[in-house]
Amino acid sequence: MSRQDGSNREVTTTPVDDSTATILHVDLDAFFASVELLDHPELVDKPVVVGHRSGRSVVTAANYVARRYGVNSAMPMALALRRCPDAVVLEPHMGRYQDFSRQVMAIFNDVTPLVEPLGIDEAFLDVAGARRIHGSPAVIGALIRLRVQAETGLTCSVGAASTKFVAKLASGRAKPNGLLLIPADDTIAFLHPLPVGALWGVGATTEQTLARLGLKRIGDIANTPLAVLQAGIGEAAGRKLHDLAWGRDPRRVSLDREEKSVGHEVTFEHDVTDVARLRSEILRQADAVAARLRGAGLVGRTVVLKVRYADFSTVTRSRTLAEPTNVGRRIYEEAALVFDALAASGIRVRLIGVRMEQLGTGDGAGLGLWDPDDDWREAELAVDTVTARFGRGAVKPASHLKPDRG
DNA sequence: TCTGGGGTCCTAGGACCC
DNA sequence: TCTGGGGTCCTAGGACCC
Repeated sequence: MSRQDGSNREVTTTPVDDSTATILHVDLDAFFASVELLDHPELVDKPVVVGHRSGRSVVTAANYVARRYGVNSAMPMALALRRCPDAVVLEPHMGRYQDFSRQVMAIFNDVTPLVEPLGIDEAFLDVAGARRIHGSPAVIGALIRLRVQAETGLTCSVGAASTKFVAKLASGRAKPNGLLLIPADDTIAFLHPLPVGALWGVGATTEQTLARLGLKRIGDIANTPLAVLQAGIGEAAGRKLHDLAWGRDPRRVSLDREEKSVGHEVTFEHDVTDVARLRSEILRQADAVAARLRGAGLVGRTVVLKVRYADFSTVTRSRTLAEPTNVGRRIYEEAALVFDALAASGIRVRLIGVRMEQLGTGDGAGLGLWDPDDDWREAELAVDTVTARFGRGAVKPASHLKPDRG
């Protein structure tokens, strides 16, 4: 193993055979917080968290100073501020993060066309074919780290291994601002001492289940009969963890995966009991989901309504249509139908969401799947919303929105 | 402490068909 | 009369990830 720490000093001096570690996982360090610090350099030594200060928000990102206080992403903001009262809370700027993300992904694509983004701030790279041009995986990893830092001011961590999940594990161990390479021959020695929670797919619940089975480290999982594992945590999960514990992960780096669902949801600042208000939120979300489907050239066949009650219990209700759709009204009708059934006896709602599943490509026009007037209607709706907010003069005629599909 | 919003994948039961 | 097994679709819930 070879580790390169933040000061770019090689920790091991013996040459490492990195020819087998052709999958890189690159992960930006404390991404949102780091971008904010570029804009607020005076805060670099202070604890900084990104998120909304308001009631029910959670921490979206925390810099490493804040993490020393036990603050982490996904933690309720209220708790974070209790642990670290002096933390500076910065509102997120998603557009700015997208810009940086595009820049960084462009650097990856310069190195190899085989880039699989995993969300906004990380990606897998298959560099097997890039070695002739750019050098060994370790060299490529170092090159990427230098370029990202030079061109964006952000630091990232790189894991290199022969499989995706070991590469991801390695980048996590390299953080922050490091590089860790695991040659194929060292995979088992690297994996087995790690806690089971390090495995991809093992969260708090599975970790507890495994602990009850006496399994604390990845090596314990490897040495447990597959059938025992499957009886404990399920057939698929057992199979998967057993494979991972032996370093088996056949997944290739794939360019683009097709979307399986599109949805929106919102948590209200205060629980809502007003059914009319909830219905209008469902309408807004149905329209937004429909617009995204049309933008992607997709239709969906299953409408899912999600409701989280004041006590945090959550239910979903779904309906599968005879014909797929990307029409906001249609989605709303189905969602409202199941909502009315839930709301019949009065409810206190914390969160409401609308999602479309069973997506397909929408060559729907001639089949009655897509009403060409629908874009119009929703464009007008959007204009109404804007005019309501800003007054008539604020809006240009909507003719440029006229759909040209069909 | 009190839990966001975007998703993916798995399980399990029931309906229905062969 | 009671009883099969496999496959697919639908629905609901939950774990998990970033």
